[in-house]
Amino acid sequence: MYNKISEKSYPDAIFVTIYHKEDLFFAVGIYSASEKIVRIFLPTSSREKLYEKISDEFADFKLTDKYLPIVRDIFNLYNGKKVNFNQDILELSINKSEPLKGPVTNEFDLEVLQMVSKIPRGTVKTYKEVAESMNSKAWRAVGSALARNPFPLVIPCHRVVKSDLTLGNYNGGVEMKKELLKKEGVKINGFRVTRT
DNA sequence: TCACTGGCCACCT
DNA sequence: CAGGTGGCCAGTG
Repeated sequence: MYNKISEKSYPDAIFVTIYHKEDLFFAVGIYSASEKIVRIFLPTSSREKLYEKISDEFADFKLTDKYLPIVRDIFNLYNGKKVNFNQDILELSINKSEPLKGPVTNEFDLEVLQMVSKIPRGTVKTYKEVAESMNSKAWRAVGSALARNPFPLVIPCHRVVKSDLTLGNYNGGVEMKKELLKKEGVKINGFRVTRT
């Protein structure tokens, strides 16, 4: 388990839009000061669970429907569809101080997120390959950084697998990781990915 | 400061 | 192939 980022306190309001479809609840958190996404929530099966996750991270937030188009895009991503998602809408800034200005906790995590965001749909990389692409041997730390990914689906951490091509772990559970990869066309037998 | 703790890896049975 | 073990390295408190 990674440290729960509990009761994050931003100096300005966080707006949250929830989208409900096919018995799943999706949400996105937008920072009012920058109008950018600070958090994407993986789907949950109930509204209550989602509220719990949101309030675990944001001491105070306001519900709005303003960002429905964005959450619908995320819903489509979840279903393996091709979506032109503008990465500029992500609040990719570091801030560990109070008050918070961004969701990324350190420089290393940011670099990992940037590398992973380049992995094309329908393909995978290993934790080791991600580390090597940033001239590092810290494969394990890559895993830890992805465990803290504030932007699942948009920054496709589900496309990062272990060196033996078994799936490894995932914040939404390995089953979800497996389904996500299958839906975008990655070949999997059992819990092992096949690459050409 | 320094000992944990991992979305891991390579190498053994 | 499954399971165990020591090693790895950056972040965290």
